This record gives sequence, structure tokens and C-alpha cells, in this order.
Amino acid sequence: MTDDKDQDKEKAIVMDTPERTQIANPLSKFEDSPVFNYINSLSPIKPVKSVHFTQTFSNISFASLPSVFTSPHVSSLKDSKFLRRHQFADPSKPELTSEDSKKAGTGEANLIAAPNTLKQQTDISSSNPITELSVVPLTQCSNLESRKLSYEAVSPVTMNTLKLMGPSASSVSFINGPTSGSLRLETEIGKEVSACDWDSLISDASELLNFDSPSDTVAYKDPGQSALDPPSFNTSLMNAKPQANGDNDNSLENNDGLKGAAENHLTIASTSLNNFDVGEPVEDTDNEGGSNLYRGMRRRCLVFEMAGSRRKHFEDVSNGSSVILSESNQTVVPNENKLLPLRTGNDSSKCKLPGIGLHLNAIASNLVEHKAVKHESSGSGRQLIISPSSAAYSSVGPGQELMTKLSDAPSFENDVPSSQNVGEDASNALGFVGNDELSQSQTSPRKKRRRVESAGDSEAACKRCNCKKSKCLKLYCECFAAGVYCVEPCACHECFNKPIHEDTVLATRKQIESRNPLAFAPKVIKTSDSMQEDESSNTPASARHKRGCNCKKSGCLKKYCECYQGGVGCSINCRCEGCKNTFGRKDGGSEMDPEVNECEGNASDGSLQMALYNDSEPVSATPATPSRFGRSISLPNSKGKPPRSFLAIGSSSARFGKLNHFKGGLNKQLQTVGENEIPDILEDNSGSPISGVKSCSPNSKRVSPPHSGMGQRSSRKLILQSIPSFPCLTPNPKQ
DNA sequence: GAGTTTGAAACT
DNA sequence: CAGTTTCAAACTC
Repeated sequence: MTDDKDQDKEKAIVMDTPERTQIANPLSKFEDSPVFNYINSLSPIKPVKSVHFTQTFSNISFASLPSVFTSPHVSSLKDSKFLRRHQFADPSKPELTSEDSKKAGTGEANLIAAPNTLKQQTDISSSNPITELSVVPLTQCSNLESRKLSYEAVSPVTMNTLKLMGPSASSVSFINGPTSGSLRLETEIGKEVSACDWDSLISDASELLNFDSPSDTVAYKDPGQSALDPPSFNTSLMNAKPQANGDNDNSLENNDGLKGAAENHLTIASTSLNNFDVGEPVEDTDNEGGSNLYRGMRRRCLVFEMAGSRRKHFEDVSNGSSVILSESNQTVVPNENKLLPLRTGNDSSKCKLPGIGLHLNAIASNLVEHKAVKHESSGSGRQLIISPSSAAYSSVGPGQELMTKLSDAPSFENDVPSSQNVGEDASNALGFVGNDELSQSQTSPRKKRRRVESAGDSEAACKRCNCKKSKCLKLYCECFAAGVYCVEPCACHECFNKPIHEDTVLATRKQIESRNPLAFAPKVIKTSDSMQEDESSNTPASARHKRGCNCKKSGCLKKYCECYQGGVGCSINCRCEGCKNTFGRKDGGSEMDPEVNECEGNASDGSLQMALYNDSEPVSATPATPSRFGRSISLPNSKGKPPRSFLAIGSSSARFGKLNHFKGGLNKQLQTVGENEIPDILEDNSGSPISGVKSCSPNSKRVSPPHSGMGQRSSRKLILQSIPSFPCLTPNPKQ
């Protein structure tokens, strides 16, 4: 038997590509040191695949990434898609969720498992640089590469997983071996990925979809391969995985359930998330028209994912790396535990997630969903995200993490009145993710909002506008301003902010951006460090409104005030009269909740903020300025109001880098990220240094100096950086 | 649900 | 850059 198998394998290898053979060899090595071997094997492959990959991935990644990163509008055609909200999310979610649960047991589960396995490997090797895994495939893709760097282990893993997903499906078909098969699949996938069959996998730009619906082409292709490959991979994986497998090399096929048992569990659990991913793609495949939409979703999702990746990283740092990885991907199932623990999570958290911008929103929404819904709901949102991001990565998982973190932050929200705001913002973002939410709340836009807000946002509200004259093509329109397409719930008239008018939307956005590059940037910037600055120092909260408000009658105590709405205190930048902002007065007085005050006090340190960023509790930062974080970025004043623009100018200086910075080194990336519009996440990341969002982190506990603290966090930061990297990749810097 | 208030966005 | 107008959200009744 073994001989036959070996022969078959060899044949397959030959037939397929030389690479695989190479890989196989290294795989055998894995036994000794799984990671290195694995990497080594991969490295050779890279050159060959690089071409394919670059194409497929680059295409894919670009499509998804650019739009997301830069900003919804950014990527022209693609971007437009990003705007779509609910529509995407809804479909994806259900499928995903259902699929997920099902997959766990079924062959799909295997697919999922595959990614997991990869992840596991990474986890296992966690001590080892995860990058290795990622390196192989990722390096090939320029875009991916950058991300990989940033994401490091996580992203790569996810990448692999994603890729694998497609192929895996095929492999799965072959294997079919129930649980045990999952392992095989995984290994197979890994091989395939490494092998660079991607081309086959991805036939189209829409490939992502294809990816998602992996099974089709690929699966059948390689049956033989799968059979052959799996073993090698499996073995490699198994070996990598520390656990029990020691032997598996060839046996993988045989391993079947055995080894799998334990492993499978892990994988499966993790896979649940993955499944989501897979599911999405599938759907996408189903509807190409939808594919675009999905892309949009994905884009956003990507963001989330990015964020999620960060969290994952963070979590990894704080937690066990291995676990983390799984979490990132899965966040939902197995990991949930972790996630949950991390974030008390809470429904409120959802609401709180303020992310305004698409990115932010998406992130926030994802987080929320993950938390609240956990498997199902979260899955859907994530799925969407993930699939697109294949390139993007597992962001989903991470997203969840972020969510969790954010959720932690929620404690904040509770304290802070602005919770509503947050909810709204979140809703925006959620638009995509939280289709459910949308559906839930809706009736009439305003009412919905109110409800949502009033409700505490537990249900992430989606933004809904009521524009009558602006055609939803001006910043007056919340949807447009948030980088989201108007949705059914919107009561707008003559709305052009729809996918149908994508070109118009993009053109308009460009115009607005040309006028004010920061027009779509988060309005709330984390100023944590800025606090130190004299100017901002006065303000209590770490986060501040980018431009500051100009309230004269509302006393900054109503939502008319953007600062108040954003849950941040007024700052020097504000020109408000009679400021009574409970989050922090321009004068420096902060009436805010004790927490807020604390934050403020801490804010000066910035370290706190850092803490916020930190994964563990981190996100609390968001809470501070829950709502608008999404957009909040430390950017210079868009409009040129120099003085105001940033609270945290000092910090911002670093942040400001061009939007495109991401390309910069990892370290830089973090900063840059903040610069970019990637709002919350970025902020968080970048913020780490500067803004700490609302340091309010419930506990001013962490005071570690922003940078210095990095030590552990540094790794985390890197992760965050990864997020920004995407933007860099984006072919079109709209901006 | 209609009307008013408010302040950002847009325009001049 | 300042002032004015437009706009839509937030708010009130």
C-alpha cells in the first residue's frame, strides 16, 4: 500500500508541478523540525508560485484590500462595492452560520480544518516565527507580503487558510474522510497552497469567490494529488503540530481520525470560523453580481480582519500564541472562550463599536457580532470579510478579537452616555456586518437610529440617512460620510449613494477628498499622547474630535456636538461656547464619568492609551470615543484648520505620514496605520503610541508607557501595522 | 409625524 | 479666511 501510495504521490507531484515534489521532501523533514522544514519546502516553491500567486492574489487582494483600506470610496470600482452593507452581510451570515455548524461535522469542516491546521501549525510554531508559514505563499504576493509582514503569523496563517479553503474544498471532496479527513485536507491544502495551484484555484478576479467555493475546480483536479499530497502535508502538519503525530508522514492518510481526534477538535472548532469564510465565498460564487457586493463586504471585512488580526496578535501575546491563532480565525467557536473572556462582551459592546468609517464600522460591527452572536452572527460578518480578504486574511478572527476587546471597552460605554453614538457608528460599520441589526431595527431611519441609540445600541444600528437634497453624495449624508451605501432603511430621496451609481459616488468622493483629504477620515482622533500636549492636555479624554466642534447653543451636551456625539471631550480645537461636554470640556474641565476623568488624567501619560491598545483589555480605548472611532484617526486637520485638527499633533506627527505609508517598516506601519484612515484599528495600533483612544480603559491599570510598553505589545503593534499594510498594497491610492 | 433647532458642510 | 447658505440630523411638541 505504501508503495503504491508513494508512487501515486510521486506521479501526482510530477504531473502537477515540480514544486510539490520539493515540498514533499521538505515535508518529510518536518518531522524533525516541522516549521523549518515546512518553510524550507515552501521557499523553493515560492518562486514558481510567485507568479501565479501574484496574479491571483494580487488581483484578489487588490480588489478587496484597496477599497477597504483606503476607504470605501478609494478603490474605484471595487470600492464602490465596499459600500454595500447589509445586503452582503445578510446573505453571507446565514449561509456561513449554517454552514459553519454543519461543516464542523462534514467535509466542509475539513476544509475549515485545513486552515486551522495551518493555524495550528503556526500556533505550534508560535514560538517560531509564524511568518514562516505565511512567508511561503505570501511572499509571492506582493500585496500579501506586505500584509504578511505586518500581520506576521496571523495574517499569513489566515492567508493560507483562506487559500487553502478553496483548494481544501477540493481536497476535501477527495478525502471525504470525515473527521480524520479534515486533517488530511489541511495538509493537502497546505501543500496545494504551497504548490501554488492557486492559479487553478482562482480562475478569476472574482477568484476570491472561487476561493471560497473552492471545491469546484480544484477539488477534482487533484484528487490524486490530494491523496498524495495530503499525507505529506498531514505529516508535516502533524509534525509541526507537536502533538501526537509524530509519525504521520505518510500515514496521514491513515491517521484519519486518530491523530485527528485531538487535532480535529482544535481544527474544527477553529474551523467554525473558517467555515464562515468558506461559506461566504461560496455564496459569492453563487452570485457573481453579489460577488462584487461581497467584495465590498469583504473589503470592510478585511479591515475587520485586520483588526481582528491585531487582536489576535495581541491576544497571542497575552494569551498563548497557539490559542490565539485559532482564535483569530475562529474567534467564534473554540476561541470564543478566550474571546469571551477577554471581552466581557456584551451586547452593549456592539452598540459601542462606533466605527464610523467603513473600516471602523466593519470592524466594530464584526466585533460586536462576534461577541454577541458568536458563532453564527459573527461568522457571517466574518465570513464575508474573510473570504474577500483571503488575501485580507483571517481578519475575521481578529476582528472578533477586536470586537471582544472593544466589547471590553464597552464598560466604558456604559459609563459614558455616548454609548448611543457608538451604536450608531457601529451601525454604520455594521451596515455590512450587522445586517441583522439593520433588519432588526429598521422601520424608519430616524426612528431606527433613535431606537438603536436609545436602546444602547445593543443592536448595532446601521446608518440610515434621510437626505432629500444632497442625493446622498455629500457629507451631509451620514451614509455617504461613513463610506457606506445607502440601504433600504434609508429614507433618502434621489439617492445616488448606491452601488448602481458607483461611479458617481466614487467621483464625488474624490472631489470631496480633493477638497479635504480627511473628509472621510475619522472625526475623532485618539489623542492620548496628545493629551500631554498643552493643547489637548486640557481635554480629558484621550480621544478628541479631529476638528473640534463649534457649538454655541447646545453646550456640547447634545448630539449636535460632534465631540459629544463621538463620546469625546472637547479640546482646544473646539470653538464651542459654553462648553459643558461631559466627556471633557474644552477648558480642561472634565465632567465626565470618573472613568473618563481617569482616562484623561491618564491620558496625559498616553501610556494608558497604550494599554488600551493592548489587547488584553485594550480596547477599552474605543470605548472612550466609541462612536466615531471608526473614523477617528490622528490626522492633521483636513480642512486646514491647523490648530484644531489634532489634539495629538505631536503623536500625530508620526501618524501623519502619508496615507500610503503602510509600506513602511512594520514599526512604521503602526504609526502609519493610524495615519491612514483605518480608523479604530489603526488608531488602536498607531494609537498605541499616541492616542490611546480612550485610555479610559476601564482600568487606568495599564500605564505602561506607550512605546516603551511595547515590549510585549510591540509584537502586537506589528500586527496592527499589518492592517495598514493593506492600504499600501492597494493599487490605487485614491487619495 | 410635523415642526423647530442646531451645527456641520458647502458655498461665496 | 470669514461670512453666508444649505443641509440633514437631533430634538421638541
